[in-house]
Amino acid sequence: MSESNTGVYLRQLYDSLVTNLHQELALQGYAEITPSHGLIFQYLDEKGSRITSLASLAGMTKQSMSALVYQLENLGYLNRTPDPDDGRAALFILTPKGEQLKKIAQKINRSFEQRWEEAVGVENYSLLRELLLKMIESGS
Amino acid sequence: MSESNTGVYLRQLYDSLVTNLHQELALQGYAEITPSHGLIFQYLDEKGSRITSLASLAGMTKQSMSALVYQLENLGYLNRTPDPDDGRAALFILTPKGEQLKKIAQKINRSFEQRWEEAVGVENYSLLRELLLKMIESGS
DNA sequence: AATTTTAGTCAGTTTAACTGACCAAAATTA
DNA sequence: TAATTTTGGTCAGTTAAACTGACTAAAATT
Repeated sequence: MSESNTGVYLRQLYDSLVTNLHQELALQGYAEITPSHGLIFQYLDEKGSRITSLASLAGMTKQSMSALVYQLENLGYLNRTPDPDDGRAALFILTPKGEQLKKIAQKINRSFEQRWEEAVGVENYSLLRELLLKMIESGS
Repeated sequence: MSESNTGVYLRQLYDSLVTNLHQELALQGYAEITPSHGLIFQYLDEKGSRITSLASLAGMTKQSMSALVYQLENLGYLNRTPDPDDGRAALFILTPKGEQLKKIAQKINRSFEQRWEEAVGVENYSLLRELLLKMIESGS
């Protein structure tokens, strides 16, 4: 029921960004990375994150986040270490391979966004981002 | 890997719209309607649509679209009639119940969007929609 | 008339979410 | 300090929504 025009626009643009990213990643040998892994790269703290905190940031259950994290760990993008301050918890950080992937993904997205920026002009694009942010803030 | 800032904005806004819509729909007795049904309401032609054409508009397989259409038919939102011009095909149109749902959904989304409009101002909101459209068009 | 394409279904699979039940460590309370 | 509750995480099973492959029958093409 995406019946709002603006909603359709938002979805269409977001889809094209994600599709582009994963097409490019696949070309560069990262076919194993799926859209749902993205949230982890987005929210992972430099100093290490717990599954629970990632789950809550990403708005999903800890079980689901646990599965995602496990996949990235097994693929060599994440490193798990026990939390020194809490015997129940584990901390995850990016491996060098993970850092590299993050950089590549950012590069791909930046160059994709550049097309958008060119389509509307630099000024307008920066304004657009401000407006989107205001809209997000209006709902909290 | 939603590593573009703008991408994060787009997703966040779209998610909030969809979440709001289905929360409101559920309150009004339409809990059986899921986000994936939305594409059908969006693309369904006044004069009737075929599964194949809906599938291609929505960018999914005919098998998947067939399942969605079957659900809405069973729930009484869609009517299936044989295509008079093609013995293989069926045409789907909204039932009165389907029309009503569509109207309700539009209303819910319009009032949700109004908050966005208020957050940035009418002028800006209209500009924003223009910019988004230009960005979409830049990718085709 | 024979062949190929198209509309749609059936059957089975995959992915990414979910819930519920559980364990062990930590924090809180009596 | 002992007992209880909360918290971090896993295991097991389920669900939703997509997918592929194989198929039928009607239509279009050769």
